[in-house]
Amino acid sequence: MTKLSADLAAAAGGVALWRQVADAIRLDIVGGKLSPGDRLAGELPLAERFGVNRHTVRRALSVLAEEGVVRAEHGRGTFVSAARRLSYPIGRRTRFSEGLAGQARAIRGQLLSERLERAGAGLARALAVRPGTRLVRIETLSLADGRPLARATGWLEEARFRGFGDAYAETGSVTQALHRFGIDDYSRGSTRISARHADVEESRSLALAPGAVVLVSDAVDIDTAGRPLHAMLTRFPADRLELVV
Amino acid sequence: MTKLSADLAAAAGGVALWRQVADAIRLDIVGGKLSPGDRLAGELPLAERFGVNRHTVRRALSVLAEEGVVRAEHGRGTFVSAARRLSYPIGRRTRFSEGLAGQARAIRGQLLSERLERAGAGLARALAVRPGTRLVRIETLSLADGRPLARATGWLEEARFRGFGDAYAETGSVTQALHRFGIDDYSRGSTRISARHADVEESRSLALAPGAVVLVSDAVDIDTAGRPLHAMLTRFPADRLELVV
DNA sequence: TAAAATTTGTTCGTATGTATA
DNA sequence: GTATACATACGAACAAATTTT
Repeated sequence: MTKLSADLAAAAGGVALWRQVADAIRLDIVGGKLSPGDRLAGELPLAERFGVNRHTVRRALSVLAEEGVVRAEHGRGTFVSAARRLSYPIGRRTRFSEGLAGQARAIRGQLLSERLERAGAGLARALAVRPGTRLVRIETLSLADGRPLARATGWLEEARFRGFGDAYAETGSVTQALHRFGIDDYSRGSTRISARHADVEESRSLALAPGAVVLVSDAVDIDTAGRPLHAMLTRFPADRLELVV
Repeated sequence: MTKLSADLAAAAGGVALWRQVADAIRLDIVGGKLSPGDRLAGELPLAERFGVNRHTVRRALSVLAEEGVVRAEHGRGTFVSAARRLSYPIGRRTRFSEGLAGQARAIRGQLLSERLERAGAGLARALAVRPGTRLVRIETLSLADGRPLARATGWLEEARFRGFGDAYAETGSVTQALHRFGIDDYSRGSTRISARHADVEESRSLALAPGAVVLVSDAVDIDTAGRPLHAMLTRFPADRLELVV
Protein backbone atom coordinates (compact mmCIF):
# COMPACT_ATOMS: atom_id res chain seq x y z
CA MET A 1 0.00 0.00 0.00
CA THR A 2 1.35 3.38 -0.99
CA LYS A 3 1.57 6.28 1.37
CA LEU A 4 -1.27 8.78 1.31
CA SER A 5 0.34 11.77 2.93
CA ALA A 6 2.74 12.77 0.21
CA ASP A 7 0.90 11.22 -2.72
CA LEU A 8 -2.74 11.79 -1.90
CA ALA A 9 -2.66 15.03 0.00
CA ALA A 10 -1.31 16.49 -3.20
CA ALA A 11 -3.23 14.26 -5.60
CA ALA A 12 -6.67 14.60 -4.04
CA GLY A 13 -6.80 18.25 -3.12
CA GLY A 14 -10.16 19.16 -1.66
CA VAL A 15 -10.76 15.79 -0.05
CA ALA A 16 -9.71 15.53 3.57
CA LEU A 17 -7.12 12.87 4.49
CA TRP A 18 -9.32 11.32 7.17
CA ARG A 19 -12.02 10.80 4.52
CA GLN A 20 -9.59 9.13 2.14
CA VAL A 21 -8.37 6.83 4.92
CA ALA A 22 -11.96 6.01 5.90
CA ASP A 23 -12.82 5.22 2.27
CA ALA A 24 -9.79 2.96 1.91
CA ILE A 25 -10.64 1.00 5.07
CA ARG A 26 -14.32 0.76 4.14
CA LEU A 27 -13.28 -0.59 0.75
CA ASP A 28 -11.29 -3.39 2.43
CA ILE A 29 -14.44 -4.29 4.34
CA VAL A 30 -17.17 -4.09 1.70
CA GLY A 31 -14.74 -5.58 -0.83
CA GLY A 32 -14.40 -8.69 1.29
CA LYS A 33 -10.75 -8.37 2.35
CA LEU A 34 -11.92 -8.06 5.94
CA SER A 35 -14.85 -9.99 7.37
CA PRO A 36 -17.24 -9.23 10.22
CA GLY A 37 -15.52 -9.99 13.53
CA ASP A 38 -12.02 -9.46 12.15
CA ARG A 39 -9.74 -7.21 14.12
CA LEU A 40 -8.29 -4.23 12.23
CA ALA A 41 -4.63 -3.36 12.52
CA GLY A 42 -3.86 -1.02 15.43
CA GLU A 43 -4.09 2.73 15.03
CA LEU A 44 -0.32 3.17 14.86
CA PRO A 45 0.24 0.46 12.20
CA LEU A 46 -2.63 1.95 10.17
CA ALA A 47 -1.14 5.44 10.51
CA GLU A 48 2.16 3.96 9.34
CA ARG A 49 0.50 2.16 6.39
CA PHE A 50 -1.28 5.28 5.13
CA GLY A 51 1.55 7.62 6.05
CA VAL A 52 -0.63 9.84 8.22
CA ASN A 53 -0.86 10.85 11.86
CA ARG A 54 -2.62 8.60 14.37
CA HIS A 55 -5.23 11.33 14.96
CA THR A 56 -6.14 11.17 11.29
CA VAL A 57 -6.65 7.41 11.48
CA ARG A 58 -8.70 7.87 14.67
CA ARG A 59 -10.97 10.33 12.93
CA ALA A 60 -11.45 7.95 10.00
CA LEU A 61 -12.26 5.11 12.40
CA SER A 62 -14.71 7.24 14.39
CA VAL A 63 -16.56 8.04 11.17
CA LEU A 64 -16.70 4.36 10.24
CA ALA A 65 -17.88 3.57 13.77
CA GLU A 66 -20.74 6.07 13.39
CA GLU A 67 -21.67 4.39 10.12
CA GLY A 68 -21.78 1.09 11.95
CA VAL A 69 -19.03 -0.43 9.84
CA VAL A 70 -16.56 -0.95 12.69
CA ARG A 71 -16.63 -0.81 16.48
CA ALA A 72 -13.73 0.14 18.77
CA GLU A 73 -13.13 -1.60 22.11
CA HIS A 74 -10.94 0.16 24.61
CA GLY A 75 -7.67 -1.69 25.19
CA ARG A 76 -8.57 -4.50 22.77
CA GLY A 77 -8.73 -3.10 19.27
CA THR A 78 -11.14 -2.14 16.51
CA PHE A 79 -13.34 -4.78 14.93
CA VAL A 80 -15.36 -5.13 11.72
CA SER A 81 -19.09 -5.18 12.34
CA ALA A 82 -20.74 -4.82 8.90
CA ALA A 83 -20.86 -7.35 6.09
CA ARG A 84 -19.88 -7.16 2.44
CA ARG A 85 -21.84 -5.75 -0.50
CA LEU A 86 -25.09 -7.20 -1.79
CA SER A 87 -25.23 -8.20 -5.47
CA TYR A 88 -28.08 -7.00 -7.66
CA PRO A 89 -28.40 -8.98 -10.91
CA ILE A 90 -29.26 -7.00 -14.04
CA GLY A 91 -30.41 -8.70 -17.19
CA ARG A 92 -33.39 -9.06 -19.47
CA ARG A 93 -35.61 -10.11 -16.57
CA THR A 94 -34.66 -7.65 -13.89
CA ARG A 95 -36.82 -7.53 -10.76
CA PHE A 96 -35.57 -5.66 -7.74
CA SER A 97 -36.97 -7.78 -4.92
CA GLU A 98 -36.41 -11.09 -6.70
CA GLY A 99 -32.83 -10.14 -7.48
CA LEU A 100 -32.00 -9.56 -3.85
CA ALA A 101 -34.03 -12.47 -2.47
CA GLY A 102 -31.80 -14.64 -0.32
CA GLN A 103 -29.40 -11.79 0.38
CA ALA A 104 -31.78 -9.77 2.51
CA ARG A 105 -35.02 -10.60 4.21
CA ALA A 106 -37.56 -7.77 4.20
CA ILE A 107 -37.39 -5.91 0.90
CA ARG A 108 -39.95 -3.21 0.28
CA GLY A 109 -40.33 0.02 -1.63
CA GLN A 110 -42.02 3.13 -0.36
CA LEU A 111 -43.48 5.98 -2.35
CA LEU A 112 -41.93 9.34 -1.52
CA SER A 113 -43.98 11.45 -3.90
CA GLU A 114 -45.95 11.43 -7.14
CA ARG A 115 -46.62 14.20 -9.60
CA LEU A 116 -47.46 15.02 -13.18
CA GLU A 117 -44.84 16.03 -15.69
CA ARG A 118 -44.54 16.74 -19.41
CA ALA A 119 -42.07 14.61 -21.38
CA GLY A 120 -38.91 16.43 -22.41
CA ALA A 121 -36.84 15.38 -25.39
CA GLY A 122 -34.88 12.67 -23.57
CA LEU A 123 -37.84 11.09 -21.79
CA ALA A 124 -39.95 11.25 -24.95
CA ARG A 125 -37.30 9.25 -26.81
CA ALA A 126 -36.90 6.73 -23.99
CA LEU A 127 -40.65 6.11 -23.68
CA ALA A 128 -41.36 6.44 -27.42
CA VAL A 129 -43.95 9.19 -26.93
CA ARG A 130 -44.26 12.71 -28.34
CA PRO A 131 -42.49 15.47 -26.41
CA GLY A 132 -45.00 17.17 -24.13
CA THR A 133 -46.93 13.96 -23.40
CA ARG A 134 -48.30 13.84 -19.85
CA LEU A 135 -46.30 11.50 -17.60
CA VAL A 136 -46.68 10.21 -14.06
CA ARG A 137 -43.45 10.74 -12.15
CA ILE A 138 -42.84 8.77 -8.95
CA GLU A 139 -40.04 9.11 -6.44
CA THR A 140 -39.37 5.94 -4.48
CA LEU A 141 -37.05 4.52 -1.86
CA SER A 142 -36.33 0.80 -1.50
CA LEU A 143 -35.19 -0.73 1.75
CA ALA A 144 -33.76 -4.14 2.61
CA ASP A 145 -34.02 -5.09 6.28
CA GLY A 146 -34.56 -1.43 7.04
CA ARG A 147 -31.42 -0.23 5.22
CA PRO A 148 -31.98 2.05 2.20
CA LEU A 149 -30.70 0.31 -0.93
CA ALA A 150 -32.09 2.31 -3.83
CA ARG A 151 -33.49 5.76 -4.53
CA ALA A 152 -35.40 5.79 -7.80
CA THR A 153 -37.30 8.18 -10.01
CA GLY A 154 -39.75 6.57 -12.43
CA TRP A 155 -41.78 7.92 -15.35
CA LEU A 156 -44.83 6.30 -16.97
CA GLU A 157 -47.34 7.52 -19.52
CA GLU A 158 -50.24 9.08 -17.66
CA ALA A 159 -52.86 8.00 -20.19
CA ARG A 160 -52.14 4.37 -19.38
CA PHE A 161 -50.92 4.52 -15.80
CA ARG A 162 -52.97 7.15 -13.99
CA GLY A 163 -52.71 6.39 -10.25
CA PHE A 164 -49.58 4.26 -10.58
CA GLY A 165 -48.17 5.93 -7.47
CA ASP A 166 -51.04 4.64 -5.33
CA ALA A 167 -50.57 1.14 -6.70
CA TYR A 168 -46.88 1.30 -5.89
CA ALA A 169 -47.50 2.72 -2.43
CA GLU A 170 -49.85 -0.17 -1.64
CA THR A 171 -47.83 -3.01 -3.11
CA GLY A 172 -44.29 -1.69 -2.55
CA SER A 173 -43.19 -3.22 -5.84
CA VAL A 174 -43.06 -2.07 -9.46
CA THR A 175 -43.83 -5.57 -10.70
CA GLN A 176 -47.01 -5.79 -8.63
CA ALA A 177 -48.07 -2.24 -9.41
CA LEU A 178 -47.70 -2.93 -13.13
CA HIS A 179 -49.72 -6.11 -12.61
CA ARG A 180 -52.65 -3.98 -11.41
CA PHE A 181 -52.58 -2.21 -14.74
CA GLY A 182 -52.81 -5.45 -16.64
CA ILE A 183 -49.09 -5.91 -17.27
CA ASP A 184 -48.42 -9.53 -16.44
CA ASP A 185 -44.94 -9.63 -17.83
CA TYR A 186 -42.30 -7.14 -18.82
CA SER A 187 -38.59 -7.11 -19.44
CA ARG A 188 -35.65 -4.78 -19.35
CA GLY A 189 -34.88 -2.75 -22.45
CA SER A 190 -31.65 -0.82 -22.06
CA THR A 191 -29.66 -0.08 -18.93
CA ARG A 192 -27.02 2.62 -18.77
CA ILE A 193 -24.76 2.62 -15.74
CA SER A 194 -22.69 5.47 -14.44
CA ALA A 195 -21.36 6.64 -11.10
CA ARG A 196 -20.89 9.93 -9.28
CA HIS A 197 -20.93 11.53 -5.86
CA ALA A 198 -24.25 11.54 -4.05
CA ASP A 199 -26.10 14.85 -4.03
CA VAL A 200 -27.69 16.37 -0.95
CA GLU A 201 -31.10 14.77 -1.34
CA GLU A 202 -29.60 11.34 -2.03
CA SER A 203 -27.28 11.55 0.96
CA ARG A 204 -30.27 12.23 3.13
CA SER A 205 -32.76 9.70 1.77
CA LEU A 206 -30.24 6.87 1.44
CA ALA A 207 -28.66 7.64 4.83
CA LEU A 208 -25.29 7.80 3.13
CA ALA A 209 -21.88 8.48 4.53
CA PRO A 210 -20.94 12.05 3.60
CA GLY A 211 -19.25 12.29 0.21
CA ALA A 212 -20.29 8.76 -0.71
CA VAL A 213 -20.40 7.34 -4.23
CA VAL A 214 -23.64 6.25 -5.92
CA LEU A 215 -24.08 3.90 -8.86
CA VAL A 216 -26.61 5.39 -11.26
CA SER A 217 -28.74 3.16 -13.47
CA ASP A 218 -30.72 4.77 -16.27
CA ALA A 219 -33.06 2.11 -17.60
CA VAL A 220 -36.27 1.41 -19.50
CA ASP A 221 -38.65 -1.50 -18.94
CA ILE A 222 -40.59 -2.72 -21.98
CA ASP A 223 -43.66 -4.91 -22.44
CA THR A 224 -43.68 -8.24 -24.28
CA ALA A 225 -44.36 -6.39 -27.53
CA GLY A 226 -41.25 -4.29 -27.01
CA ARG A 227 -43.09 -1.07 -26.21
CA PRO A 228 -41.56 1.10 -23.46
CA LEU A 229 -43.51 1.03 -20.20
CA HIS A 230 -41.41 2.61 -17.53
CA ALA A 231 -38.32 4.78 -17.60
CA MET A 232 -36.35 5.00 -14.40
CA LEU A 233 -33.28 6.60 -12.90
CA THR A 234 -32.07 4.59 -9.91
CA ARG A 235 -29.31 5.51 -7.50
CA PHE A 236 -27.60 2.75 -5.46
CA PRO A 237 -25.10 3.32 -2.64
CA ALA A 238 -21.89 1.95 -4.17
CA ASP A 239 -20.60 0.62 -0.88
CA ARG A 240 -23.70 -1.42 -0.13
CA LEU A 241 -24.49 -2.86 -3.52
CA GLU A 242 -22.85 -4.03 -6.72
CA LEU A 243 -24.55 -4.68 -10.04
CA VAL A 244 -24.12 -8.04 -11.70
CA VAL A 245 -24.72 -8.22 -15.43
CA MET B 1 -30.94 23.41 -7.26
CA THR B 2 -30.55 23.42 -3.50
CA LYS B 3 -27.96 25.46 -1.71
CA LEU B 4 -24.71 23.74 -0.93
CA SER B 5 -23.37 25.90 1.84
CA ALA B 6 -25.80 25.04 4.60
CA ASP B 7 -26.79 21.58 3.41
CA LEU B 8 -23.60 20.15 2.02
CA ALA B 9 -21.00 21.75 4.18
CA ALA B 10 -22.61 19.89 7.03
CA ALA B 11 -23.63 16.81 5.07
CA ALA B 12 -20.35 16.14 3.28
CA GLY B 13 -17.74 16.92 5.88
CA GLY B 14 -14.27 16.18 4.62
CA VAL B 15 -14.94 17.34 1.07
CA ALA B 16 -14.08 20.97 0.36
CA LEU B 17 -16.87 23.21 -0.95
CA TRP B 18 -14.89 24.23 -4.04
CA ARG B 19 -14.61 20.52 -4.93
CA GLN B 20 -18.33 19.95 -4.48
CA VAL B 21 -19.10 22.94 -6.69
CA ALA B 22 -16.61 21.71 -9.31
CA ASP B 23 -18.17 18.22 -9.23
CA ALA B 24 -21.67 19.66 -9.64
CA ILE B 25 -20.68 21.76 -12.64
CA ARG B 26 -18.74 18.87 -14.21
CA LEU B 27 -21.82 16.69 -13.80
CA ASP B 28 -23.94 19.21 -15.72
CA ILE B 29 -21.41 18.98 -18.53
CA VAL B 30 -20.72 15.25 -18.77
CA GLY B 31 -24.40 14.55 -18.08
CA GLY B 32 -25.36 16.53 -21.16
CA LYS B 33 -27.16 19.48 -19.55
CA LEU B 34 -24.47 21.74 -20.96
CA SER B 35 -22.87 21.21 -24.37
CA PRO B 36 -19.46 22.16 -25.74
CA GLY B 37 -19.47 25.85 -26.61
CA ASP B 38 -22.19 26.77 -24.13
CA ARG B 39 -21.53 29.70 -21.87
CA LEU B 40 -21.72 28.99 -18.13
CA ALA B 41 -23.60 31.33 -15.81
CA GLY B 42 -21.47 34.15 -14.42
CA GLU B 43 -19.49 33.72 -11.24
CA LEU B 44 -21.92 35.68 -9.11
CA PRO B 45 -25.04 33.82 -10.31
CA LEU B 46 -23.19 30.55 -9.76
CA ALA B 47 -22.15 31.64 -6.28
CA GLU B 48 -25.79 32.50 -5.63
CA ARG B 49 -27.05 29.20 -7.02
CA PHE B 50 -24.71 27.11 -4.86
CA GLY B 51 -24.96 29.43 -1.88
CA VAL B 52 -21.21 29.96 -1.63
CA ASN B 53 -18.76 32.82 -1.88
CA ARG B 54 -17.55 33.99 -5.29
CA HIS B 55 -13.98 32.99 -4.42
CA THR B 56 -15.19 29.42 -3.92
CA VAL B 57 -16.78 29.35 -7.38
CA ARG B 58 -13.61 30.85 -8.87
CA ARG B 59 -11.51 28.08 -7.36
CA ALA B 60 -13.93 25.43 -8.69
CA LEU B 61 -13.80 26.93 -12.18
CA SER B 62 -10.01 27.17 -12.14
CA VAL B 63 -9.81 23.47 -11.30
CA LEU B 64 -12.21 22.61 -14.15
CA ALA B 65 -10.16 24.80 -16.47
CA GLU B 66 -7.00 22.87 -15.53
CA GLU B 67 -8.85 19.64 -16.31
CA GLY B 68 -9.74 21.05 -19.70
CA VAL B 69 -13.49 20.81 -19.05
CA VAL B 70 -14.13 24.56 -19.32
CA ARG B 71 -12.15 27.57 -20.48
CA ALA B 72 -12.45 31.10 -19.12
CA GLU B 73 -12.23 34.05 -21.50
CA HIS B 74 -11.37 37.37 -19.94
CA GLY B 75 -14.33 39.71 -20.08
CA ARG B 76 -16.57 37.29 -21.99
CA GLY B 77 -17.35 34.46 -19.64
CA THR B 78 -16.59 30.79 -19.06
CA PHE B 79 -17.35 28.23 -21.77
CA VAL B 80 -17.74 24.46 -21.94
CA SER B 81 -14.93 22.77 -23.87
CA ALA B 82 -15.31 19.04 -23.10
CA ALA B 83 -17.96 16.75 -24.50
CA ARG B 84 -20.36 14.37 -22.82
CA ARG B 85 -19.68 10.84 -21.69
CA LEU B 86 -18.86 7.99 -24.06
CA SER B 87 -21.04 4.88 -23.86
CA TYR B 88 -19.41 1.47 -23.55
CA PRO B 89 -21.82 -1.40 -24.36
CA ILE B 90 -21.56 -4.49 -22.18
CA GLY B 91 -23.21 -7.73 -23.18
CA ARG B 92 -22.45 -11.27 -24.23
CA ARG B 93 -20.17 -10.06 -27.02
CA THR B 94 -18.17 -7.35 -25.32
CA ARG B 95 -15.17 -5.92 -27.22
CA PHE B 96 -13.57 -2.76 -25.98
CA SER B 97 -12.51 -1.15 -29.26
CA GLU B 98 -15.58 -2.28 -31.20
CA GLY B 99 -17.85 -0.97 -28.47
CA LEU B 100 -16.41 2.51 -28.74
CA ALA B 101 -16.04 2.54 -32.49
CA GLY B 102 -17.79 5.61 -33.88
CA GLN B 103 -17.50 7.49 -30.61
CA ALA B 104 -13.75 7.94 -30.72
CA ARG B 105 -11.19 7.56 -33.47
CA ALA B 106 -7.88 6.13 -32.32
CA ILE B 107 -8.48 3.48 -29.68
CA ARG B 108 -5.51 1.50 -28.48
CA GLY B 109 -4.31 -0.31 -25.39
CA GLN B 110 -0.81 -0.22 -24.02
CA LEU B 111 0.87 -2.72 -21.75
CA LEU B 112 2.06 -1.20 -18.48
CA SER B 113 3.56 -4.34 -16.99
CA GLU B 114 3.41 -8.12 -16.97
CA ARG B 115 4.29 -10.58 -14.25
CA LEU B 116 3.68 -14.03 -12.90
CA GLU B 117 1.31 -14.68 -10.05
CA ARG B 118 -0.22 -17.62 -8.20
CA ALA B 119 -4.00 -17.90 -8.19
CA GLY B 120 -5.62 -17.04 -4.86
CA ALA B 121 -9.00 -18.40 -3.84
CA GLY B 122 -11.03 -15.74 -5.70
CA LEU B 123 -9.09 -15.86 -8.96
CA ALA B 124 -9.00 -19.66 -8.87
CA ARG B 125 -12.79 -19.74 -8.69
CA ALA B 126 -13.19 -17.13 -11.44
CA LEU B 127 -10.84 -18.94 -13.83
CA ALA B 128 -11.88 -22.44 -12.77
CA VAL B 129 -8.35 -23.51 -11.87
CA ARG B 130 -6.78 -24.88 -8.69
CA PRO B 131 -5.55 -22.32 -6.14
CA GLY B 132 -1.83 -21.82 -6.63
CA THR B 133 -1.99 -22.24 -10.42
CA ARG B 134 0.52 -20.05 -12.24
CA LEU B 135 -1.12 -17.05 -13.92
CA VAL B 136 0.04 -14.28 -16.23
CA ARG B 137 -0.99 -10.92 -14.82
CA ILE B 138 -1.05 -7.90 -17.12
CA GLU B 139 -1.60 -4.26 -16.28
CA THR B 140 -2.94 -2.22 -19.18
CA LEU B 141 -4.13 1.24 -20.05
CA SER B 142 -6.55 1.99 -22.91
CA LEU B 143 -6.70 5.35 -24.61
CA ALA B 144 -9.18 6.88 -27.03
CA ASP B 145 -7.85 9.80 -29.03
CA GLY B 146 -5.06 10.10 -26.48
CA ARG B 147 -7.38 10.29 -23.45
CA PRO B 148 -7.12 7.46 -20.92
CA LEU B 149 -10.42 5.56 -20.80
CA ALA B 150 -9.68 2.36 -18.93
CA ARG B 151 -7.12 0.97 -16.53
CA ALA B 152 -7.30 -2.81 -16.42
CA THR B 153 -5.67 -5.72 -14.66
CA GLY B 154 -6.00 -9.07 -16.43
CA TRP B 155 -5.20 -12.65 -15.40
CA LEU B 156 -4.78 -15.65 -17.70
CA GLU B 157 -3.54 -19.18 -17.11
CA GLU B 158 0.19 -19.24 -17.76
CA ALA B 159 0.21 -22.78 -19.12
CA ARG B 160 -1.95 -21.66 -22.05
CA PHE B 161 -1.05 -18.00 -22.42
CA ARG B 162 2.67 -17.67 -21.78
CA GLY B 163 3.79 -14.40 -23.41
CA PHE B 164 0.29 -12.91 -23.58
CA GLY B 165 1.70 -9.58 -22.49
CA ASP B 166 3.94 -9.37 -25.55
CA ALA B 167 1.02 -10.19 -27.82
CA TYR B 168 -1.07 -7.48 -26.17
CA ALA B 169 1.76 -4.95 -26.34
CA GLU B 170 2.13 -5.56 -30.08
CA THR B 171 -1.54 -5.63 -31.02
CA GLY B 172 -2.97 -3.24 -28.42
CA SER B 173 -6.09 -5.36 -28.17
CA VAL B 174 -7.22 -8.31 -26.07
CA THR B 175 -9.23 -9.74 -28.95
CA GLN B 176 -6.21 -9.75 -31.26
CA ALA B 177 -3.84 -11.02 -28.60
CA LEU B 178 -6.22 -13.92 -27.88
CA HIS B 179 -6.37 -14.58 -31.62
CA ARG B 180 -2.61 -15.21 -31.62
CA PHE B 181 -3.20 -17.97 -29.09
CA GLY B 182 -5.75 -19.64 -31.33
CA ILE B 183 -8.84 -18.13 -29.73
CA ASP B 184 -10.98 -17.01 -32.67
CA ASP B 185 -14.06 -16.26 -30.65
CA TYR B 186 -14.93 -15.66 -27.05
CA SER B 187 -17.75 -14.13 -25.07
CA ARG B 188 -18.41 -12.45 -21.78
CA GLY B 189 -19.21 -14.65 -18.79
CA SER B 190 -20.16 -12.58 -15.77
CA THR B 191 -19.67 -8.86 -15.16
CA ARG B 192 -19.90 -7.29 -11.73
CA ILE B 193 -20.05 -3.52 -11.58
CA SER B 194 -19.28 -1.31 -8.63
CA ALA B 195 -17.99 2.19 -8.05
CA ARG B 196 -15.61 3.91 -5.67
CA HIS B 197 -13.11 6.72 -5.39
CA ALA B 198 -9.98 6.38 -7.50
CA ASP B 199 -6.86 5.36 -5.63
CA VAL B 200 -3.48 7.05 -6.06
CA GLU B 201 -2.22 4.85 -8.88
CA GLU B 202 -5.50 5.13 -10.81
CA SER B 203 -5.60 8.90 -10.45
CA ARG B 204 -2.16 9.05 -11.96
CA SER B 205 -2.48 6.59 -14.82
CA LEU B 206 -5.97 7.73 -15.87
CA ALA B 207 -5.04 11.41 -15.51
CA LEU B 208 -8.05 11.85 -13.26
CA ALA B 209 -9.36 14.88 -11.51
CA PRO B 210 -8.46 14.61 -7.83
CA GLY B 211 -11.05 12.73 -5.79
CA ALA B 212 -12.71 11.38 -8.92
CA VAL B 213 -15.05 8.42 -9.10
CA VAL B 214 -14.24 5.24 -11.01
CA LEU B 215 -16.61 2.58 -12.28
CA VAL B 216 -15.16 -0.84 -11.51
CA SER B 217 -15.97 -3.82 -13.70
CA ASP B 218 -15.00 -7.27 -12.45
CA ALA B 219 -15.51 -9.65 -15.37
CA VAL B 220 -14.56 -12.99 -16.91
CA ASP B 221 -14.31 -13.81 -20.62
CA ILE B 222 -15.08 -17.41 -21.62
CA ASP B 223 -14.40 -19.44 -24.76
CA THR B 224 -17.11 -20.95 -26.96
CA ALA B 225 -17.11 -24.06 -24.77
CA GLY B 226 -17.81 -21.94 -21.73
CA ARG B 227 -14.36 -22.32 -20.17
CA PRO B 228 -12.92 -19.20 -18.47
CA LEU B 229 -10.13 -17.55 -20.47
CA HIS B 230 -9.46 -14.20 -18.97
CA ALA B 231 -10.39 -12.59 -15.68
CA MET B 232 -10.14 -8.83 -15.52
CA LEU B 233 -10.66 -5.91 -13.19
CA THR B 234 -11.23 -2.73 -15.18
CA ARG B 235 -11.49 0.82 -13.84
CA PHE B 236 -13.27 3.47 -15.94
CA PRO B 237 -13.36 7.21 -15.14
CA ALA B 238 -17.04 7.73 -14.29
CA ASP B 239 -17.12 11.20 -15.77
CA ARG B 240 -15.79 10.09 -19.17
CA LEU B 241 -17.65 6.85 -19.71
CA GLU B 242 -20.90 5.12 -18.91
CA LEU B 243 -21.64 1.43 -19.24
CA VAL B 244 -24.59 0.31 -21.33
CA VAL B 245 -25.98 -3.12 -20.60
C1' DT C 1 -0.08 -12.09 41.58
C1' DA C 2 2.64 -8.59 39.46
C1' DA C 3 4.95 -6.24 35.90
C1' DA C 4 5.34 -5.22 30.98
C1' DA C 5 3.57 -4.53 26.56
C1' DT C 6 -0.43 -3.26 23.58
C1' DT C 7 -4.17 -0.75 22.39
C1' DT C 8 -7.72 2.77 22.53
C1' DG C 9 -8.90 7.38 24.56
C1' DT C 10 -7.69 12.35 25.85
C1' DT C 11 -5.32 16.83 26.13
C1' DC C 12 -2.18 20.08 25.11
C1' DG C 13 0.20 23.03 21.24
C1' DT C 14 1.22 24.52 16.39
C1' DA C 15 0.96 25.04 11.39
C1' DT C 16 -1.74 25.04 7.22
C1' DG C 17 -6.00 24.91 4.35
C1' DT C 18 -10.71 26.43 3.59
C1' DA C 19 -14.47 29.89 3.33
C1' DT C 20 -16.50 34.13 4.27
C1' DA C 21 -16.93 39.14 4.54
C1' DG D 1 -5.92 42.12 -1.32
C1' DT D 2 -6.81 41.73 3.86
C1' DA D 3 -8.76 40.05 7.95
C1' DT D 4 -11.23 36.61 10.55
C1' DA D 5 -13.22 32.15 11.85
C1' DC D 6 -13.16 27.40 11.50
C1' DA D 7 -11.56 22.78 9.85
C1' DT D 8 -7.70 19.90 8.99
C1' DA D 9 -3.35 17.60 10.14
C1' DC D 10 0.65 16.78 12.85
C1' DG D 11 3.46 16.01 17.13
C1' DA D 12 4.22 14.79 21.91
C1' DA D 13 2.73 13.38 25.92
C1' DC D 14 -0.31 10.95 29.29
C1' DA D 15 -4.41 8.03 30.89
C1' DA D 16 -7.19 3.85 30.97
C1' DA D 17 -8.51 -0.84 29.60
C1' DT D 18 -6.85 -5.22 28.22
C1' DT D 19 -3.70 -8.94 27.15
C1' DT D 20 0.70 -11.11 27.56
C1' DT D 21 4.77 -12.37 29.99
